[in-house]
Amino acid sequence: MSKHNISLKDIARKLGVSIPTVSRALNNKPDIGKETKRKVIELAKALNYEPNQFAINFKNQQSYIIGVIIPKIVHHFFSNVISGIITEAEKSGYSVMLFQSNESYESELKSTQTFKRSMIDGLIISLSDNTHNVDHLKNLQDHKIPVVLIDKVTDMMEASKIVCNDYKGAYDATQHLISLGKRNIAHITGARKPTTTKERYRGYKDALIANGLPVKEGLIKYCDLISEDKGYYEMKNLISQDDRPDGIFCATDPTAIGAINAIKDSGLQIPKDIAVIGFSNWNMAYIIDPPLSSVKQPDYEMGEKASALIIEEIQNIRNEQPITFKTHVMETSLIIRESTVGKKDLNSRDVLNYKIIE
Amino acid sequence: MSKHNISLKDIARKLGVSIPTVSRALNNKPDIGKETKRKVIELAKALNYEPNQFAINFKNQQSYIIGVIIPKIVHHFFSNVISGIITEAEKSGYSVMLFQSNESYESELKSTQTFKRSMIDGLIISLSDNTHNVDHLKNLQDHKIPVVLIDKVTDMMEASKIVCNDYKGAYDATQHLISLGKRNIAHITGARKPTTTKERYRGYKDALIANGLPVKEGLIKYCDLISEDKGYYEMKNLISQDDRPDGIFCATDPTAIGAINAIKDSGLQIPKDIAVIGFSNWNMAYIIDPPLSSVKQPDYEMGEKASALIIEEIQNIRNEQPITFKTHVMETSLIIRESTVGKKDLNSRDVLNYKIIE
DNA sequence: TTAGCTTACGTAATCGTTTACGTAAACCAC
DNA sequence: GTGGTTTACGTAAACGATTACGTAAGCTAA
Repeated sequence: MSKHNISLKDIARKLGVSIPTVSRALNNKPDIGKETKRKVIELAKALNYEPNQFAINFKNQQSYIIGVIIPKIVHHFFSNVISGIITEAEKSGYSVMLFQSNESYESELKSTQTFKRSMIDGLIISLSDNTHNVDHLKNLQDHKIPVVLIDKVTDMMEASKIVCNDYKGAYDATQHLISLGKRNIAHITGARKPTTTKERYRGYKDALIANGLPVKEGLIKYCDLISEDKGYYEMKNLISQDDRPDGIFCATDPTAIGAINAIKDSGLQIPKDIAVIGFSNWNMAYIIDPPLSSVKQPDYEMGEKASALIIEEIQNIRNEQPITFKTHVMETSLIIRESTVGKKDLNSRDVLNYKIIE
Repeated sequence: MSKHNISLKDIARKLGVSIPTVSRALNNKPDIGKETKRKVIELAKALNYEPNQFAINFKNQQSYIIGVIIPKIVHHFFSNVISGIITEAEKSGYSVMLFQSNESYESELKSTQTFKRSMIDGLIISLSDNTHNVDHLKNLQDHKIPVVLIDKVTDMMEASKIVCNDYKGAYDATQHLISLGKRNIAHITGARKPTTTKERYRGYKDALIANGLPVKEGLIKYCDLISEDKGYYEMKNLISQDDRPDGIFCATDPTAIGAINAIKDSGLQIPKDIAVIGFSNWNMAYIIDPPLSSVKQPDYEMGEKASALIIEEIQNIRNEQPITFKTHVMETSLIIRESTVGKKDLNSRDVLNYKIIE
């Protein structure tokens, strides 16, 4: 029923002019008569003409689409990153195509295949924990499609990177526990591969060393799978050890929440017996009892920055300008709640409230 | 440095054949000599030929892109819906383009403009709370772009719809409270416009009536903004009333969590004095103390279904087959935790565990 | 042998738009 | 009036692929 979409050809025929004339009139190009222009614009409006973007994108070999691959959408940190990416992209008229790798290298690879169907102008990616090879990303760069790495980055390729200062965030969190008088501080890390985990581990260690405290292997637990269960399990182990910790820094909030439950179930007090601090400030952090201190990452802002950067690179490539890779390190902030300082020391009784340092 | 992408023309020239011959060889078309085909395929592989999707999409006027507009990405329900949509779309080779309206009608409108740049084959949308007009969606349908409504739907247009049985979920939740002996049950609703809120309200009312209980206006509170703060505030109000409720059904988990905190702060016991049940089973539900009973929506499955449905409609339109609009109603399930039945009545001491009814 | 068929190509058109280039008409100046 | 410039168009080509159609060469059967 619906007649075919009208094209420049239709307008040209009805007006008895050529197609380029119509194009010139509608695109504010020179070499067009005043009266002709008026008539074309008028008819275009009357016919409700809309340019065929397939044709335009084809002509320009440009899609105005940014691809985004992240490990998991249902994730407090990443969903905020995506939100920032989309909001910023929209400002420049770009749309965002979303894929999730589910922490699988194969799935990540498959995504790069799928979106070849709908060409993207650039890619923002947070590597899966299992990605051991980035040829698929280098391949994109070879095809002049810029790649920006975010959060989970790699040294296996040259590209712009957006990371947060995991090292300093971890250092601050550990220092916070030390400042509270804790001397035997444990650490639960995340998966071993990601740079983020390694940096947090390094920050933890350096803070201990800077304060003249020993780094004890027995107080460090590895969690490849990030979950409350794993945090609960490892905390139980730590509690039953001879050398019981008096504080713990967890590389993620879910494991910290598991740790809190383990401590409570063991009849110990938080933070008096064991203080707990997490990382990423998930929205569950202030729901748990006691509310969990955590390190807040600038998730949304990291997304914004990544978006702005990829668009800049896309345009540089179009203009045949040389690309220089940049690395942006964004700062974290410490959010202190009752799991480290106790109720009486917080100057607000509102559980929803929190205090931000620096 | 990087030479231009190679095309059929390049292969044709090097082999001294015509372009269509190359096309036929690579696409398993008839009318091609065995030996010629071999040579073409060989050279294509050697040159690392990849078809230009801009050209193909232009020719077919098809993008293999599904647009998705949802109110908010950082949201437990919606991020699961998106996850389902993407996973299912990928199976059919479709990619997903994501927009968020932030519950703003204007933003929703703007998104439909933005993605005109990168043509989508179909749209899955969950309406913003403030959308009072769906002309922008009808416009898409007029351009033969199918639209599937999900969760927050409307009667203002004809289209396929995916909803969950909010009515029955709310009815079951209320019935659950009644079965526990509660007789004075309050309700906190969400924004007034969305069909979901209205259905939950209706389910609550009908359950009361079916059990011969009165529907009291004084026990029903309206929350346009869904937040813990608002839930906390309204619960405080309810507690200070003469006619104090002994149970409450909240249309969302965040308000339920606010309610729990209000009850605890008032020195009352959960569920003995007041039992609490929420809706949507956010991941924070089992973190709160006591763990919150809730109604689980089939979020991921709703996304999967929506994806399958939109792809079906896209293909029907391509094949010029008549489209019939379908409405899928998907069932919720009751998740019972300590905020309604108390610790001793649950047959597991593991706070992470839960029991599913039906 | 010749009509008729099959095989394996090439030619031309098409999708809708943009851009490079050519040119007739109008205008101006010397 | 002739040469040069400007204005306002039209023509042609291009982006990369697909498809309808035409056809020469080779083969088969009467």
